[in-house]
Amino acid sequence: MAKKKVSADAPACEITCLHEDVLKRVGHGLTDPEVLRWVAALFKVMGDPSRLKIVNALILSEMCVCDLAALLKMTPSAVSHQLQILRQSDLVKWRRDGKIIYYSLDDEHVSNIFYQGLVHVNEKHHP
Amino acid sequence: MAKKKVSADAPACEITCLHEDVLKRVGHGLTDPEVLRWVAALFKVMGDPSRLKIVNALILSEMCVCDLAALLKMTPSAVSHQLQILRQSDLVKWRRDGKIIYYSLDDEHVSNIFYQGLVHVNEKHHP
DNA sequence: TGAACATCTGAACAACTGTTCATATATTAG
DNA sequence: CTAATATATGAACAGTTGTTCAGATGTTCA
Repeated sequence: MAKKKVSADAPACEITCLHEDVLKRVGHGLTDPEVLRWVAALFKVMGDPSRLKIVNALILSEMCVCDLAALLKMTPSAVSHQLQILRQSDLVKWRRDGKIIYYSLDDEHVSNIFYQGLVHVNEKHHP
Repeated sequence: MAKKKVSADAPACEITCLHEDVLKRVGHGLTDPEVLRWVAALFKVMGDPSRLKIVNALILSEMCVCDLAALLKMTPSAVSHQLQILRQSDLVKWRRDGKIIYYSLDDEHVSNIFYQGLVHVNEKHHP
């Protein structure tokens, strides 16, 4: 994302093909813009292959940074950076046991969303 | 995403805190990497606020580019660019009626995923 | 045909992203 | 205390992203 603002608060352009009835009806059913930004942020976090690999692994078991790094063939630093993003989005939680920090999924919504995406892809890319 | 390759195909570093048993078990349960990339791509497409607004609108009704542009306060060009991405990902389908092209969601998985995300956010950001 | 409209497309640009590297912090063992 | 290990963090860089602008298609109608 780059520039975001249109010149003003007016409609984006002079459009003539509007279906006024549809706009009226749909306009009231739209999700609150701020909530929608949160949802988009959630999908964005899950939209990176490295992070989704981490989510995939944590669905199966809690794991420490080193385990994830070895399993996913990433550097511990890269894993840690991505875990920070997952942490900030409340997708994962963690517990400390001595030197080792164990990460796990924060709730079952995350795995639900993951599996919904999986189902979609499987049905789209299979005969 | 930028650089992606580690120096070689070897493990990313010499890690000593591995939980071998966990890695063995989890390693076999991981989703196929290529499938996982598709899933990540799906979430990535839904992870942009503008595109998610479009999805949100199309859940409620099929619409033409001009309607979307007016409803979402975007330029028709920007809408068209995003619709192309949604089209390439098979999230939307379209039909032509004269000059006007009507877009709609391609299947119910998309709205399922959208609502799952919505539920997650509502439960996370509410008392 | 030619004007008007709806949509698409390519180039360009600033903002953003994920990784690497070097370094810092935290915890334990000796 | 120090050494060793596990994780976190900041800067830097190349690759990517979404928007805008200008112009190109495609469709209808007089």
